[in-house]
Amino acid sequence: MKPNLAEPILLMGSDMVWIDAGASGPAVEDEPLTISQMAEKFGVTPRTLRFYESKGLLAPARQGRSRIYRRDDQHHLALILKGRKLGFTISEISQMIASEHGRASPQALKMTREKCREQIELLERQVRETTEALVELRRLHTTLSRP
Amino acid sequence: MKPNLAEPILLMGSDMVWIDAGASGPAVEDEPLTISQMAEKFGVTPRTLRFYESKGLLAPARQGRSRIYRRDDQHHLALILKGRKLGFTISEISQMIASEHGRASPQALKMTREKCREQIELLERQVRETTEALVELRRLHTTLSRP
DNA sequence: TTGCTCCTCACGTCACGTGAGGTGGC
DNA sequence: TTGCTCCTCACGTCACGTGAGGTGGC
Repeated sequence: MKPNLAEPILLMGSDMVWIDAGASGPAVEDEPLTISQMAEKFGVTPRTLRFYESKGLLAPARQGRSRIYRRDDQHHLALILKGRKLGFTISEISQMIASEHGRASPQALKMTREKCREQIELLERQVRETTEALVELRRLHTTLSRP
Repeated sequence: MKPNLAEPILLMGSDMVWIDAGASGPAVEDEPLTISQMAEKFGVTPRTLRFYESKGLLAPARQGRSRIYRRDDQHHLALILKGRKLGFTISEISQMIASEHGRASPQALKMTREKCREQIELLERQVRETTEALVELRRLHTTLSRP
């Protein structure tokens, strides 16, 4: 069920990048899940699921007042968590999902290649700065290591 | 005016690490500075200086109602910003400065070697995760690069 | 009736950003 | 009087954490 990359590239002029959830997350099941089951399965808290819903990123059905998460919701959450791992904000993920409105249920995060490049530069800067900090901390730790 | 490392090591059993501000920041001057001068000099906003003061990290004198930042305040801010660059939180920096209470004005951030090691592990994890994200983003960007 | 899971407010956290409205000295 | 810089609230942002108080079904 991976997105068909060939066709959209032709349609969109190859200026878009699709990110699917890959096999990084847990296997999606047909069994509908309660909020606590869903949370445990994906390694988040129930609060996180309610928060994503309040931001319009999830829209699980209800059984009475309780939320129930089906296949599509699970795919959807996998996509959101993928976006978070790649360092995008909630509102960026929201836009990347929204630009997939051509489909019934989004199967990928869609972004411009320009946006992708910007994100790469952002993360590269983070790695540089954190690595510099590490160099200094390691130096402090080891040079003062022997009494 | 670097801290004397030899004596404290003997006193404290060598289980402490000192971090001085080094030469990373701007040169400290004798001229007292206004808040906007101080902010510009260190590349932060006036709001940041007021925030640090509200957290007890800075305590500039007043000229009327206006804050004035002297030598010690400048050294102090350099230390705080050093701590931030190394990825410590405000409250951690606050503790590291507080444990320097033996001195009139703190000239270094003091921490246990254990704490230093924990910080190294934290930053190492960050670098690992961000690097993984970068690998994926670069792959997406380049494989979809040719129309 | 007791537990369990679910729910909805709603305030707290972190490190500031961002006006709103007011004061002092050239 | 106008500008400029300073000030103090105090709410906003980001991605949730953390109770508080209440409901439904075994």
